[in-house]
Amino acid sequence: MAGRSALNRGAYVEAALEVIAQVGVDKLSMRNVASRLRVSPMAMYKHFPTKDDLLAASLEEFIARANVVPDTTLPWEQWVEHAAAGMYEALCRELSWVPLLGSLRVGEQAITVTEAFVARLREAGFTVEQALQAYFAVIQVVVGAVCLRSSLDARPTAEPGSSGEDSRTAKTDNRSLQAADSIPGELRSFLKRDQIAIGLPLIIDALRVKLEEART
Amino acid sequence: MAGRSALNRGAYVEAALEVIAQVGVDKLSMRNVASRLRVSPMAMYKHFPTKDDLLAASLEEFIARANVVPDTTLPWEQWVEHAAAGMYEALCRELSWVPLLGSLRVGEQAITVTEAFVARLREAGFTVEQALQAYFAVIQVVVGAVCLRSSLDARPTAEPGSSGEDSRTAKTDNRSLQAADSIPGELRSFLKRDQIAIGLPLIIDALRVKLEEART
DNA sequence: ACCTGAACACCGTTCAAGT
DNA sequence: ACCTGAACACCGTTCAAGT
Repeated sequence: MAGRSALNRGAYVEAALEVIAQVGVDKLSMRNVASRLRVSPMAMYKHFPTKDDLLAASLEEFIARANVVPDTTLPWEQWVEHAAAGMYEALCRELSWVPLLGSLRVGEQAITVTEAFVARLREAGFTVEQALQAYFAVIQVVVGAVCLRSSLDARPTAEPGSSGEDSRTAKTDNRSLQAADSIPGELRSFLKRDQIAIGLPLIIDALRVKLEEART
Repeated sequence: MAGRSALNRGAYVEAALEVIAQVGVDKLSMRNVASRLRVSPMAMYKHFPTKDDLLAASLEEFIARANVVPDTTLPWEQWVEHAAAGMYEALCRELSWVPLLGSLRVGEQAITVTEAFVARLREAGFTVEQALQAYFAVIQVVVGAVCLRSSLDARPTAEPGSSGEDSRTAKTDNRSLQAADSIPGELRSFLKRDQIAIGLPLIIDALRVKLEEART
């Protein structure tokens, strides 16, 4: 009874993140977020003029909570590996964010991460140019790794919660890699490797060479 | 009047690719593909039990038509750059494929590309292991590049064609990078660079070093 | 075999109205 | 200021039926 009404942005974002954790970003709807708060779907449109606005705010919070910036004083290679692993794991936990990464607004939290990354690499001796290239190369490899990884495991499929089963998805659950047995064995075992261990080491190797070249 | 009926899979895939070219993968619907062929939406379910099946078949055809494997006898670095550029450009033309790359079945065409890639690198002196790592690293960087690029330009938004304006998307057209002016200038100009030119050179550098190490 | 119509259970969003 | 109900124009998919 104490001040339950007058919901603010934070409450909606919180509810959105809960919905996402349970059913994935792609099945989040204005209606199911609202019903979790026992509120009319229309109530949200005062705070978020569009579903994309709600998603952008939720992504900001998701990035903030993922907490991918290592605060230790590791050597730069390990610092980068650590940060990349953090991003990779966070995105793997919520695969459904990936498609939206490019299409939502670049927010405060994303910029904070960028700046931390660049600062650490500058400290290690890279130029601003090089540090930015390194940062985006790492992001590319992380996003790519998550995209490819997603072909290997189905969605979590937590229990539907309240309303009836979603008849729309029932049929598509055991999709993906149906054609797997026609893939050459070596390719298959490669697909099963931790995807982040494929591209990232190459990026770091190249950066190390660049740094050594600059030192001589 | 000459054999227009008895539509086969190919006709549906063709129509799907036309719809995708006009409005993007994400707005493809069973209904709009069917109506393009002046057929009931239900007619498709005999050939494609699920929308995902239609999309998988269309992606196969898209990959085949993209024709990313260079048949010239370029040095391996340029061969890889050429192939990566082909993938990047094809995906940029149809950004909306990206989210589905991981979630649809791995098909015949995708495997053909993989094999061509591995064969070319083997020829250049890499081991199978290295060639596969190189291939997936390149794919990761390409997919990542496309994902990040998508934050910079809006969808093509071809004219709506037949039925009324889609009121659902009207509001979200000028999304993306709203917060751009709060991003440090250097970061902004970096985002405007050709994304494929960020990660790929680092990957190729690393591969070159690997090859030279093996030669000595 | 291939296609149809009607129906079900969903969407995002608008609009006029309530407190 | 914040919330509501009803409505609009869409979805994917099922089912019973037609030829």
